[in-house]
Amino acid sequence: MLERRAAKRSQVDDADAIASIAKALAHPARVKIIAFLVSRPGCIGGDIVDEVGLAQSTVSEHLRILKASGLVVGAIERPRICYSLDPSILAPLQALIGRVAAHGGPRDAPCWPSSDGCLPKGTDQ
Amino acid sequence: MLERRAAKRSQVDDADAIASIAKALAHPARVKIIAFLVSRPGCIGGDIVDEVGLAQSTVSEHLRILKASGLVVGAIERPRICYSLDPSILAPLQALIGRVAAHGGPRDAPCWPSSDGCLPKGTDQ
DNA sequence: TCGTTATATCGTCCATCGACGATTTTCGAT
DNA sequence: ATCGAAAATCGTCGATGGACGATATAACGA
Repeated sequence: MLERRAAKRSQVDDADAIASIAKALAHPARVKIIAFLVSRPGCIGGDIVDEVGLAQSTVSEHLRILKASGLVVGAIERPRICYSLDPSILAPLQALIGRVAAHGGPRDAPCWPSSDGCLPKGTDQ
Repeated sequence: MLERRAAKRSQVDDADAIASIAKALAHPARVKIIAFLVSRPGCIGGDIVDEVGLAQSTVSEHLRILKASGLVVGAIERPRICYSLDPSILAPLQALIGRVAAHGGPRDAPCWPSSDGCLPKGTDQ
């Protein structure tokens, strides 16, 4: 019980972290950037601009957001900058998704609010 | 190999879909809701309101967003509504994360730019 | 029927996001 | 020392998001 509470607490505490990670992925341009970086290790910024099809300043802003999230790290290797990924940042989000996936398919039996399955609002009764 | 490329292309084409899924998870309240639904199969809306600590109307709005994303499905079982999860929606996002994770840490990415693009570090510049 | 309870919707306010062009910065190259 | 290319930053604008209270809706029980 205490463990469950603790686990749940950590989950809740992770909510902000998970949300911020998801936020970093919550835009098609950023998803494209990530996919591009996965497919081409050590690619160059200019290529990313071509890939996503937005203005250079806009792409730079998306890269800034991704770097702020920690998912993308910019390795400055003049004359150009090579970006790379830090997958470890994704762990909490991946864990949540894993839990959901393990949770089962589209819920078989929703619940009955009767005494057993669904806990009625308030305390257990 | 052809399959890999096809999968990769579908990933990129799915950028919008992945982004919209991520968007559904891009708010702490919604993450809490998901975590809560995972931990309590067939829970009740009122409990969710207590859990996230926001106004009922705000929680309802977050639930609407989650339902619109397809991740949460509301099974109407009066007198109350029991929500449940559809994990299959997460597949594209999970796949992307898996690809990033398989990509390796940030250590191997930096490279030397050259006229042919980025060459792995260690290559003669 | 009427009242209670749970959920959804509406209207509004303020904050943040996303896009762009213009500008600045920062290097290597000439 | 200056030029040029690549990236970051700035300023602005319209769009969207998130919060809330108030209100509407729906089903059950008395």
